[in-house]
Amino acid sequence: MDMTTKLTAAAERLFDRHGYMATGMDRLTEAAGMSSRTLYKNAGSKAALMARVLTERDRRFMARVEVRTVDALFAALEDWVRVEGCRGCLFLRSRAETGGDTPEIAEAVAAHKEAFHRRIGEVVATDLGREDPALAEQVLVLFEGATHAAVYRGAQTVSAAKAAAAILVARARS
Amino acid sequence: MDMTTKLTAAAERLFDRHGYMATGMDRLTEAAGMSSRTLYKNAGSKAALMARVLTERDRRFMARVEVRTVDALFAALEDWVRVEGCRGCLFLRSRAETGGDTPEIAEAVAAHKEAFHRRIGEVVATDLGREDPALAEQVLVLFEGATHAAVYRGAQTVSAAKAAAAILVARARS
DNA sequence: TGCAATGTAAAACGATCGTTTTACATAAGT
DNA sequence: ACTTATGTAAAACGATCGTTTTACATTGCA
Repeated sequence: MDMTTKLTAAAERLFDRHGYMATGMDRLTEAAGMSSRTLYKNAGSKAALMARVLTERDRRFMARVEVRTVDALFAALEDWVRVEGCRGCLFLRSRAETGGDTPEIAEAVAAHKEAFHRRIGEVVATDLGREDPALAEQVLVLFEGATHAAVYRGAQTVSAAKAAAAILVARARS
Repeated sequence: MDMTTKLTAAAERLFDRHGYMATGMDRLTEAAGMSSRTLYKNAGSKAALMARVLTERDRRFMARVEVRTVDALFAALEDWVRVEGCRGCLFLRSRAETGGDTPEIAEAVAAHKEAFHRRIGEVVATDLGREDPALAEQVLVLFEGATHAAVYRGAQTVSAAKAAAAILVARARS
């Protein structure tokens, strides 16, 4: 495991658990097991590190939602929260924490959310056999809602969203 | 307008727009138009101020969702985002920013989310004529999802959630 | 008139922030 | 054997953090 991977993984963990602003660089160097000199040589800055964390997380997330049905989409979310926990969307949280004023972060978030939105549209279209932007928007809302409600309601929100989506898709099909 | 009200209002605005951690006390004193001495005499600490902001916001929010139907619930959310904007849920954001490690904040968030969950259950029960916890969970997910998806998709997510909820309620009724 | 109360302005507190630098060790490549 | 790369440990940078304090002004009530 090279230094880049180790650093990115440690940073994602700390930023996700304690927040971006609340995580100091000293804690980061300790968790990554490297000196601050090496850290900065590798990451450039704290904001750039966060941007890289988000890009890597986007890669991992988007790989998990490469599915053909809406049902599989929420099954993927069930897996995701089982593996990653329920702390809300790190992308939206990063943007909110920085007020959208850190360009590198804001861009990574925008890119992810655009890709996510496009993917939902594709999944709905594949599942339904035709495009349905209105249904796609509802599925997106359910997905986002399950993610955030899970913070205080637990993983049951994902099955609730899955069931709701199934009803909406069935209705759109007939 | 007394000092307490002015301070709480200014704090809510800054915390909401720029984040809790990113907002310094100097910016707060300037926005509230008072010296730091008066501010601390009034608020005690930054965390206590945030807790007060959340309590006040809970009061304002809960007053807006004193409704009898699921449809009116999402109409209330439409009003809310028109007035307050789309920056996600300040309660979840505060908790995430502090990693849940600030008791005063964590408690205010927990209290709000519990009250919110109970209210959704009441609205669904009133609208449906009977309790339906599963439907209530779905409505909660749609509400939370509309709130957070609106950050990058705009207020249209609220009408999408409203339409989806109407379908789910109609189905539960028959 | 004089005493509290309540406010401001501003300096100071120690701590911590993100970042850079200095000084030194190790290991690989020619 | 000498250079280059890559790392550590630790001090230092100036800035900013949340908070307290000092010194002084204003106001309302006895």
